[in-house]
Amino acid sequence: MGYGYASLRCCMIQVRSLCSSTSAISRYGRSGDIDNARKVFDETPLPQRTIASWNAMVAAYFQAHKPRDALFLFDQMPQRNTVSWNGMVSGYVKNGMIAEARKVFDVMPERNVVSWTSMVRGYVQVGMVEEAERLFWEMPDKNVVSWTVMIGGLLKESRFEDAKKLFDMMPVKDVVAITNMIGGFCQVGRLDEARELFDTLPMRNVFTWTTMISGYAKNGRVDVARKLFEVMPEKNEVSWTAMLMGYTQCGRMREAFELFDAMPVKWVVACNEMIMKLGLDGEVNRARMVFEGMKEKDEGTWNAMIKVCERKGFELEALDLFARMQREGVALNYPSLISVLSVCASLASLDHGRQVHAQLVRSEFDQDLYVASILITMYVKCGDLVRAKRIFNRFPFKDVVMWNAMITGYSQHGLGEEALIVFCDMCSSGVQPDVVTFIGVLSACSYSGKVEEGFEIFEAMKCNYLVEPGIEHYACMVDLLGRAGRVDEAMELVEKMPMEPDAIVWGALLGACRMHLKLDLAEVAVEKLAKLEPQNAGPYVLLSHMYASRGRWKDVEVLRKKINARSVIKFPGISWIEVEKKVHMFTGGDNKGHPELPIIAKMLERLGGFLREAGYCPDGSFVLHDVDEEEKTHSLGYHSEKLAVAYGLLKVPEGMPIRVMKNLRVCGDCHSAIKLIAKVTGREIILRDANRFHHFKDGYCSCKDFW
DNA sequence: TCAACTCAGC
Repeated sequence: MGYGYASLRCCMIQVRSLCSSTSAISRYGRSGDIDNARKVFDETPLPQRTIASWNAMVAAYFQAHKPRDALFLFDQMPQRNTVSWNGMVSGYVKNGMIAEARKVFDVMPERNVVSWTSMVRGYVQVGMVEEAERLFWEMPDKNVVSWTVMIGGLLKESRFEDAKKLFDMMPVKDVVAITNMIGGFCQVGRLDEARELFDTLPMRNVFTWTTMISGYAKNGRVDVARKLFEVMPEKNEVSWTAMLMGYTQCGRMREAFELFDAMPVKWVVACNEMIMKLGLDGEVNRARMVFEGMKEKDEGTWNAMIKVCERKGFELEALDLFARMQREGVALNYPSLISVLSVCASLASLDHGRQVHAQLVRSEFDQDLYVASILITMYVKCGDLVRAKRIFNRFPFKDVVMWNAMITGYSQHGLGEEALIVFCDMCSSGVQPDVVTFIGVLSACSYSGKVEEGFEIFEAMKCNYLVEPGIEHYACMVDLLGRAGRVDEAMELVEKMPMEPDAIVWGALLGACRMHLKLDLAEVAVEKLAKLEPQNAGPYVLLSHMYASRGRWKDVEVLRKKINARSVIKFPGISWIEVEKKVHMFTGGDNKGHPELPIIAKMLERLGGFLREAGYCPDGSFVLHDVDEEEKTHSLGYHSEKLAVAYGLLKVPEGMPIRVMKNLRVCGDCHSAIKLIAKVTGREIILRDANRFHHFKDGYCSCKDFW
């Protein structure tokens, strides 16, 4: 009677294998292992291949972001049920394909509450919350999940009051719905109401605790968050990370690091946050240790480390990391590209920059307006205006950022005329100039000596363009007048400007004083600068040069004592040049570090001979009693920019411009020398200093000796 | 065992 033991056992095995086959497909699918999911599916004997197996396999394709394969399989299914149709809707939603999801939703034979909720969720996800609402009110049956999804959508759009209304209307509220609302209260800083909900919950899960903790942390109440964190019954990676971010975001790095140390597993999000915050906090080595210690890195990990290196002056490391990231198979991504382009720009590494540009083209990132603007700036900073303009021209519709990139670029290269033409084009294209535009335009006028045009534009800023001049614009105007030799008028402008002049304004005035040897005003400016930037030796150095050139050695001596007494920071001068994708750095002095120094020295000697023949006489004021930006300097012949130029003459092929970068402003003597070097060698030399570009050719410089 | 919801970062 009934089933014998053997047949019962057989049936159980069958059930188990049936279950395990579908669940195995689902498990593999959830972890993104599409190959194994398919393998199990294919190996499942036909009689055991139920609708559920097919559904699981379709879901696996969607999870792996292969919607076309999912559809192909769906079309092949021998039978479909509501779960199958719902799987298509939610699968498309997961892949951001809202239109396709809606098409399936509209044609499916039968809809249940899951179908409707999936669709509402889809609209919420793509930000079409009003469409979501329409559907939500249309749906015949709502359950607690539907309500929760809709409330989540409203909260996502910061429609707190509407969300609250809906929450109050909800017939049944479970722990998920309430946790959702707790998050909403936290979002708008209503912590007491959030806490009230939290306290009244009879059952809480880890999500609820974490929501509350994160709410306190984000609203500046880290210590309360920590108290909850200590007593919560169970913690997961999100709880740990939320607590950690509470500390990092209010700058309590010591506690953050202690918590990080105590974490049972160093989860990737927490590591990424530590790398970024430690690094930007100046602890690049510790950040690097966290980075190297990670077993699994994601995109964010690489981006964090690359950005830290970029921001903290480890440019070469940033380039190495970027290359390593790609070797390890991580796809190119937006943030890392932005960082690495900034690195290329600040290093003026044209070779690397062009390589990244090529990658951008292959990955079509170069179509992005913002990326293209950064590319333009990169080429500008690398001294390649032709390529910058080529990219600029490719975009028929430009935004203000792109216009600004080109205007600023021309301006920094001393091409005032071109900058103004681009500015006119911008205005006639209908794009409204902004604060940045006018900094570029006014400094273009300044660099090219267009005083009247500069004044006109400055006046038009307020009246015609409705951009209120800021302190940067006043600094440009002081510079404009100063360069043109109208130093007294520049001083008047400083005195009557509507805001307190800052170091940049006084610096502009000081530059003008140096250029036109206005010692009295220079002394005033230096005094102001000493108050505003007591650590900066630059103004003193400049003033001492001025005294020296007038032969006022006593004043030079007094200044030297002042500097020594104040322990001001003197930045060492560094110049560099890129040869065959390698950046060669030179400091002033004898550069024992560079392996090719002997041939560089020989080249300098030869140049010295040529220059003397051409009538060059070293300008003593730049070296005698030099207080000096380049302390290690033995003689003018060994200033860092000359070393780099000499190296360029040796290594850069004939016919190619020699591009040299310097971290400080170019020394006056070097400037005269390089003009002659360009003449006697027939080479084009492009020097980027801290402020601008100098294009040397045939004995002239594009800055017309004003810089 | 297949379909919808709440917590951390970029």
